[in-house]
Amino acid sequence: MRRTKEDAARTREEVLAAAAEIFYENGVSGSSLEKIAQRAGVTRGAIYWHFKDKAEVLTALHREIRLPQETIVDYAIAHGHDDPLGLIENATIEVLQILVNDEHQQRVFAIMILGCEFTEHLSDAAQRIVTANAEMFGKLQKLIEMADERSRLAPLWTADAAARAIQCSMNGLLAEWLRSGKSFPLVDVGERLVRSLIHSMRGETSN
Amino acid sequence: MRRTKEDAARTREEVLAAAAEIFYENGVSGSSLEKIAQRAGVTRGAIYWHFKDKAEVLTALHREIRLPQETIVDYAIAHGHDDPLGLIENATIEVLQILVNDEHQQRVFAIMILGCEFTEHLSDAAQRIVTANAEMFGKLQKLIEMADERSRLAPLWTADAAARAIQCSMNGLLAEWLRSGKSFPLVDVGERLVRSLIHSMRGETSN
DNA sequence: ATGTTTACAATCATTCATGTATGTTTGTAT
DNA sequence: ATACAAACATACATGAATGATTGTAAACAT
Repeated sequence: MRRTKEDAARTREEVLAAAAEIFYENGVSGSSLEKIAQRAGVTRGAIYWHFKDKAEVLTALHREIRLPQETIVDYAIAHGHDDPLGLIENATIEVLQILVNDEHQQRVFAIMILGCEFTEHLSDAAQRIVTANAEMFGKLQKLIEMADERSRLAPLWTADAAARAIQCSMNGLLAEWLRSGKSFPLVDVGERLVRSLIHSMRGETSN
Repeated sequence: MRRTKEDAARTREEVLAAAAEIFYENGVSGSSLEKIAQRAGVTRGAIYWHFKDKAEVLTALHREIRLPQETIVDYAIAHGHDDPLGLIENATIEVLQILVNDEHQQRVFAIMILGCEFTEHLSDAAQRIVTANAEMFGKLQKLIEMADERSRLAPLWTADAAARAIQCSMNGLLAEWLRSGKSFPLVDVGERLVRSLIHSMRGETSN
């Protein structure tokens, strides 16, 4: 039996890791705490000691990762604001490259996108995704507005539509990639997609 | 009490309508047949008479609508194959316009994308989406390959990447639109997005 | 050395959805 | 008029997941 602080923290992590697996395999609602406990090698008692209920396990799991969206915006802010559109382009590609190498993020993200129900009265975790999405959109929009002031956006685009388009494309790209079992090269397709979009927004000639 | 054939078909429809509402509000797994029955003004007995179980209600609901993807491909095939890229562009826009005016399709689609868990051992309905997605991709790819043979694709693109990009963008657009509670003009953003992508694939100058 | 708290395990009661079985009413064919 | 089947409603039995309670061994403070 484990008693020390470190041991406790360890079982907590083991529970979370087990939860990620079980959620990924069966979906959130299809996973019982009993199954998670078994996978983690503990009883439900342990889980209930560390977490209030299943929802709290999910949010804890969710809190561990950074949403790609947040990462993109952070990257953009960290690297200054000259050429905002180029910044978005590079940030997006870089984030995709990082994500391809992080299996745990992929799994948690898959749980959120594919294995978790976005209902009307949203769960805590689902709510956070929605909020992060909205914030991401706002910041994207501002970046693009800055670009618009420097060098005019192509007439096809408004800052609003452009931000929306980038957000939708990237989220869709990720969702499809995960749903299809990573059946296509994420970075490759993503890179072409972003380059194409940003290029179009710049109003330059193609390619 | 209802006895005639038409009456029976009617309660069947009422059950499906109620199911759409309940599923939309609570997610599929969060909805009991009891709730659906109450909303429909019947008992669970009626539901079990018409359907085997909850999964069959879901697939029945699903069978009622055409996936936007299927519609796009159908449109493209129906309108011939000269200028395949332009075909894709027009078909996509038209499908979006239709979907904006069909609340029922929207709700069922929202259930599938947001309120239904895509797990490893997929449900019947989820499986159909995956299959339709794969077929859609194959047909899209062929269309684009045809375009590639006529007039070269822009060097940035391959037929594979292009098909993937369009599919991901459109699915992402729809998902975001539904998830955000239709908070932005779907057709407007979608039109810009598709035009931009197709334009880029044609290798023409922007706009 | 001892009391107390931590970190769980084990047990229990309750809820809730499901599936099934059976009852009941009404059309419909003969 | 009667028999049968369709179209449900009602009642029940079951199992699974949950949350709560209680038990307990080890760590830690005193």
